[in-house]
Amino acid sequence: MSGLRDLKKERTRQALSDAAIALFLARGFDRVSVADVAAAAEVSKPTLFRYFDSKEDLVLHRAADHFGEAARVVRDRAPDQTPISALHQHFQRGLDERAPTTGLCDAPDVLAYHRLVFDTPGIAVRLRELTAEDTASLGEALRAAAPDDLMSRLVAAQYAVVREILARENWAKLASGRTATDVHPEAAAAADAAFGLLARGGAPHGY
Amino acid sequence: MSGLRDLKKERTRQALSDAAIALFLARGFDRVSVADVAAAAEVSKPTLFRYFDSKEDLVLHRAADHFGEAARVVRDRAPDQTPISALHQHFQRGLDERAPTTGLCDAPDVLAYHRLVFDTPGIAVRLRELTAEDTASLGEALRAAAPDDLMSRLVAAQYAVVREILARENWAKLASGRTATDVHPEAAAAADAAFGLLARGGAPHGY
DNA sequence: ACAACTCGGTTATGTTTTTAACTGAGTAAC
DNA sequence: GTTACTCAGTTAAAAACATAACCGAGTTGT
Repeated sequence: MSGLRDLKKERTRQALSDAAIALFLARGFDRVSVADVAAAAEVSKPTLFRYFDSKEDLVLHRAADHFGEAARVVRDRAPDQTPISALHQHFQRGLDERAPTTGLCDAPDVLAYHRLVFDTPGIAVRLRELTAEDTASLGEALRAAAPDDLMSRLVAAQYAVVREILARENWAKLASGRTATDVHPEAAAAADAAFGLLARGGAPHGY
Repeated sequence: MSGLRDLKKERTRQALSDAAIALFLARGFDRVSVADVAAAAEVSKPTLFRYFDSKEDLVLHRAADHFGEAARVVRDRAPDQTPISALHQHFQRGLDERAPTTGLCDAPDVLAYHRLVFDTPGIAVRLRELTAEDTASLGEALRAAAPDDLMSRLVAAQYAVVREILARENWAKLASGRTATDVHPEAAAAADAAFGLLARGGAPHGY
């Protein structure tokens, strides 16, 4: 797995992704051509497209490591743990570690990256596509735990929307100027409430 | 001349040469294999031999930039200047700039490189071969100035031996602990004397 | 004396990359 | 409305590369 070939491939991927994000943040997505990115990463244009299928994917590669994470968490959970509990626990650990996927990371470059992704229509669209695939693969992982196709897809979709709303909530609070450590308690409480709803299904009175 | 291709080629050359010299200085020429050098430069062994014909050439590449320099100096001299005067002037400028080829550079890494070259028989032999080629090309340049084959070869050979003795003299003085600025005056005087002998041919009384 | 190993150097093969040219869509100029 | 330009994405051919295998000479250990 680790020869010179794969080592240099990974370096080229990273160089392209890093150069692209840096340029997009500095000058704006539309004011940077793929030729600029290739030049900054010191590769040719065909090589760029051998690593990434589109200009948008250059940006999403940084987040793509986390795609498939939910499915993996479910598959690798302790035998006596429910899938939802494992996902809940994993999200809480993400909050503690200020993982960017939870929306609770106030590092300036992460916030800038966030804005880049969601303020650029093409990228946001592509992100939703990838998120849909991620949700589908979580659905498969869940089907291994309880072989009910429809229910697996339902739970996967609910997890996806829960995670997205929680992250968006946290990100909005950070965008208003508060710090991650300041927001953390209410983020944890919100996660507990959301995952509790997902697990026990009991919506509060009035719903 | 300057595409991505040549840029990366030059980088690989430099990486190989630098890695080799660093390893040879740290562990000794014989205690480092070409595989070690290739690994340190992050290329494969066949690639190493595509850039350098032998293990010894890895070391001499650093000095190889200066090969052909004498011929170039002669070709590019001012029209009213004799070849020997141009070479003399160039050597004096080298002394002023503490150029490694003059032997008057007391930078520790340069001294260590010097020892590596001359204390390793294989490298020293190869250096003499390359120096011989350098002398031959100087001979051709001289022949353009005064089309006498034998005389051109004679003057080229004399220049080569003059340069070598002057450099060896300077290097020996530095090796005994003195600084380059301390040695510089006598080095300049010695160069004047040597090139004067070469130009006017008048050996002092007693020879 | 023999087997196992190391090292400098080489070769065959498939993969990756550069280069230069191209397509097709959009856009600004006139 | 036509010309000229820019950009994302593609293609073909040649250069460079990694990998794994090999050769021959020299060492070491037994």
